[in-house]
Amino acid sequence: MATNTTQPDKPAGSTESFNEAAECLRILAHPVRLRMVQMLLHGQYAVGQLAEDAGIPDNVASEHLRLMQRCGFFTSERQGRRVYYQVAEPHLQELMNCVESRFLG
Amino acid sequence: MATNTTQPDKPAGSTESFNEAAECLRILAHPVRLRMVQMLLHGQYAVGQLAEDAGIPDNVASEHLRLMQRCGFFTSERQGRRVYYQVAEPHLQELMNCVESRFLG
DNA sequence: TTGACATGTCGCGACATTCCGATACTTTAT
DNA sequence: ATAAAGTATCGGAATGTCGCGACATGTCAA
Repeated sequence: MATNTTQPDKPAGSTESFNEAAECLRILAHPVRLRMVQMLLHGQYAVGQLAEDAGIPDNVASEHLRLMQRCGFFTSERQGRRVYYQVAEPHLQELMNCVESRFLG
Repeated sequence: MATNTTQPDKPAGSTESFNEAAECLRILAHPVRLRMVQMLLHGQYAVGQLAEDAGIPDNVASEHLRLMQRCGFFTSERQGRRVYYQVAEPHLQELMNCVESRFLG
């Protein structure tokens, strides 16, 4: 062989995997959604509570939450008039730790 | 006090911090850029090599790389005709570990 | 200098995201 | 039944992103 110089071994990973990962990160990549994830990793909150915390209208909060529910981040449970969301994707905690260690704390 | 029910302590974090974090994640949230980060965490590569690896034209690869350079992920160094990029943001390794443990391996 | 290689920049069209107002749906209280 | 609170959905406007072709810049070799 007479070609290679410095690069030893290209890391593995299918195109499909990178598409999925990027899609997931795109969902997370919004300040309001990041805050919602952080909140729900610390306790139970309903749509209106998260909306007030983020300073946005209820319907916008609802849209963000349902987006994250569709991609598997959250599940929801109705209690009376309120709908409480909770974290369903276990890796969100680890990811949020990375983000917090870089940008907060 | 007569208001609170279940939520103990809202997690901290300024609006500014969440904006920064989200901006950073948006940069990362692209399959080609994710692959480039992974590659550059494993070795030295130039624009054309990363373009070929990702199966995209050179100028598109250049655009992705410069975007990530502008936000502090990479630095670049010219060697002859080629420009080699390298990881500059130390937290990228940790973040990539999270992503890989969830979507690859 | 001329030409080829490698990278960077610009403008544009196609597409996605975000937010908003209006409206509908669900549950509770009167 | 009616009204109100809480949540969800829809259409549209503004904005942002992506990839491309065309072109400009920088580097080396002949």
